[in-house]
Order: sequence, then C-alpha cells, then structure tokens
Amino acid sequence: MADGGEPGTLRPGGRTARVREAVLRAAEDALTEEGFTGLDLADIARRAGVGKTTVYRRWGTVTGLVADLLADMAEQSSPRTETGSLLGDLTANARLVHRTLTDPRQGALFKALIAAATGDARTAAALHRFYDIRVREWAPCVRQAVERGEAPEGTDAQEVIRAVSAPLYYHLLISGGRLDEAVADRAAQAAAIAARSGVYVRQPAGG
Amino acid sequence: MADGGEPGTLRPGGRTARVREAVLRAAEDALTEEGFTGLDLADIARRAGVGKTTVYRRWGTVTGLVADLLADMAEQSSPRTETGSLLGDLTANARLVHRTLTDPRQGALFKALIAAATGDARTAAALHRFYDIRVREWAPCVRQAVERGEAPEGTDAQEVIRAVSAPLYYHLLISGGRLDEAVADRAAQAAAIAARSGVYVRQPAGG
DNA sequence: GCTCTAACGGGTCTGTGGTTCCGTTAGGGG
DNA sequence: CCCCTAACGGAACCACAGACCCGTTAGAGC
Repeated sequence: MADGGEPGTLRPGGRTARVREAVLRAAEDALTEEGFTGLDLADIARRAGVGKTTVYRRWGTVTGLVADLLADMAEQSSPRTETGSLLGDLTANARLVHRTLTDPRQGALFKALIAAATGDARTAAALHRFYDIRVREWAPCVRQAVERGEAPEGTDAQEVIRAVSAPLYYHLLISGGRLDEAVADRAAQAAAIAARSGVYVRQPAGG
Repeated sequence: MADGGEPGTLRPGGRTARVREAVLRAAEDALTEEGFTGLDLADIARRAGVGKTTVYRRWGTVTGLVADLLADMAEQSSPRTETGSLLGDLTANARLVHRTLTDPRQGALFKALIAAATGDARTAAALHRFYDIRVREWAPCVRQAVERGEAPEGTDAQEVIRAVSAPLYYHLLISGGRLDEAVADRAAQAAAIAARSGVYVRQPAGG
C-alpha cells in the first residue's frame, strides 16, 4: 500500500540496474537510428530485451526516458587537454565538439536529444544540465588564460566556451552547411579574439 | 486517369489557395502552442476549418506540412536597417534575432520548426533554405564594411551573419540560459571583432 | 537459505492518429 | 452561363502505440 516512490528507487541494485543500463543503451541506439520522431517505447524494450511494460512503468513517456538518458550521459566525462595557450585550448575544444557532431552516430544522437528537449520541460532541464557540466569542465582553460594575462579580469569563462560551440551547433541544426574542421577552427579563433578584447567581461563598465 | 501531379497544382487559385493559407496559419498556431511533438493533422484541420482528409491528401505528413510552412515563411522578408558601421549593423541584426527568439510565440515556433527539421530531410532542406535567404538579406552590410575597410578583403559575409545568430540559438536550444539583450550585443561584438581580425576570410593564406 | 515483496514481463484491451470511400462543391475553359 | 472535373469534406474503417491485469522472477534482510 504505502509505496516508497518511483519504481526502481527501493531496490536499485542487481536486476534493476541491469535493466536500466540495457534500456538506456537501447534508447541511445534507437534515438541515433530512428531519430526522436520515429521513437517507440515497445521497440526500445525489444532492443533492450526487456518487457515493454517495464519501460512504460519506469519511464512512462519517451521524453521521460530521454531525460534519464541525458542524466546518465551527464555522469560520464571526458577530460580536456591543455596546450598552454587560450587559442590552443579553445581549438582543442572546438575540434572535440566537431568530431562529436560529425560522427554519424553521435551527431544524429545529439540532434535527436536537442529535438526532444524542445518539446518537454524536464528533458530540456536535463539537456541544460548536461551542457552546463560539459561547459564547466572546459571553463578552467579560460580562467588560466586570464591568469596568464591573455584575457581581461572578469571574463565569463563559461560564456567563452559556449561561444566556441555555438557556431558548430548552428551549422548542425540550422544552416546545414558543411561542418568541416575549418568551421571549428574559426569558431575557436573568433572566441579567443573576442575574449582577449574583453567582449565576455561580466557587467561591462559602460562602453 | 492521367493526373497532372500533386493535388493543388492543377487548380491552384481560389478555394485551393484559401485552404492552403488557412492550413498553414493553423499549422503555425498549432506548432507554436503544442510544439512539434504534440502535433496532430486532424487538430490542424479543425483549427483551419477544413476537412482533415484535405490536409492528409495535400501534405500527407506533419513534416511535409512543416516543410511547406517553411517555404511559405521564406517568401516574406523583413528589410534590414543600415547604421553605417559594421558593429552597428551586426548589433541591429542580433537584436532583431533576439526579439524574435524571446517573443513567446515566435520563439516557440522556431524551436518547433528546428525540432521538426532534425527528423526529416525535406523539412531540413526547407529550414536551411529559409535561413539561407535570411542570411543573404543581411550579408550586404558585411560587404559594405569590407568596402569601407572595416574588414579585410575576402571576408565571408554570410559566415559573419551566421556567427551573430549562433550564440542566440545556442542559448535558446541548448544551454537554456537567460536570453537577454546583453547576449545579443556580445554576439554582435564578437562577430565584428573576429571579422575585423580576418577570422572569416575565405581560404586563410597560412597563418 | 527462507521469506517477503519490489520489480519484471507476457498477454490483452483500448483510444486515437492516419487511411480510404464516395458524395459534394466550386474553379475555369469554352 | 454551362459543363467538366479538380479539389474538398463527412464518415466509416484500420493499425498500432500505450495502458492494464495478473502471474513470475529475483534482490535484500533475517
């Protein structure tokens, strides 16, 4: 009678964890191959080798499952490289994002995740959290540049990192142009120059 | 027996045109209010005051209808302003995009359109065409800046315009951060400085 | 290793988005 | 102004995603 809450919270070990893992991987595959529109929880259950009832009970809706997938993806982090210069670090970041988005599977997955987030507040929150974590991981390279004197005091490190990614996502989702490495390098250069010039200094002192 | 092609092509005037107009406006409203996910052709037909059979026959699928809506939107163009300086023109552009994306209805509509494009090639092509037209409309202000000597010869005007929009769309779709006017102004400043520095010169001559 | 019950899963039912059928309305050429 | 037929529209039909029921499996505490 007195249930503790959502299914999977009282006995999260063993089988439950295996099922979650299998379903999230299946969801990732399905999103990648079918896109967000062509998604079907029964198909995901089949891919994962679990009963579809389980998927409906644990996650309820497609967007709920995508939100959980994003939370899971947010856990895993890939460490960043350090080159010693702002432009070098931003270029490394831009090329990492570029590689991810141009990879056929990963690119399709991210497109689907972003599409899912446009239609559901919880999924959107999960997506924002995922990118917030990724941006925070790279922000230190901007702060180091400030310490080296490459960028002015008060520079918004996270905004600089976002500025590097933005043109790549714009090409992927909106303009549809060729997403070659030159686009990534230009994005890094533009962000580096703008950061050096103080464009990303918080609360500009009237100018 | 020998049909000429798609419905609506042989007798495109009068009633057919009125129906198309009503359905596209209804689709716009539905996309804005329900988002791409919660879209239903029967609901659109109801809103438009036409039979749902008509909508299915003329457009077939939701994505087909969205693609047609984008083609229709691409027709209407809003003229740009000219301020006399690159930064001024880019700021005007950034604020225009900012106003569009922060308007509750327009912002929701564009989110839905972009989401629709991620899942269907025809819709994606229509979206790319729409933005290509808008970008081309603003490109002249960059070319004028080149003539004035504000930016180096060979600057890719369209890429500069895209660089202005990119951070705004990144915030709207991905980071979820506050989309205030400062973001727009920073985007314009960053693009202007990068353009001046030659970041957007085509085929950089090694350097 | 026994028990209790959280969590899984096959099978069935149902609401609704999408299709088809066929009669009705109204462009547009003669 | 009349006719022909392109295009519209109501209604019945169908398939399938998602909800529900109830028996089965396997964590976790003693």
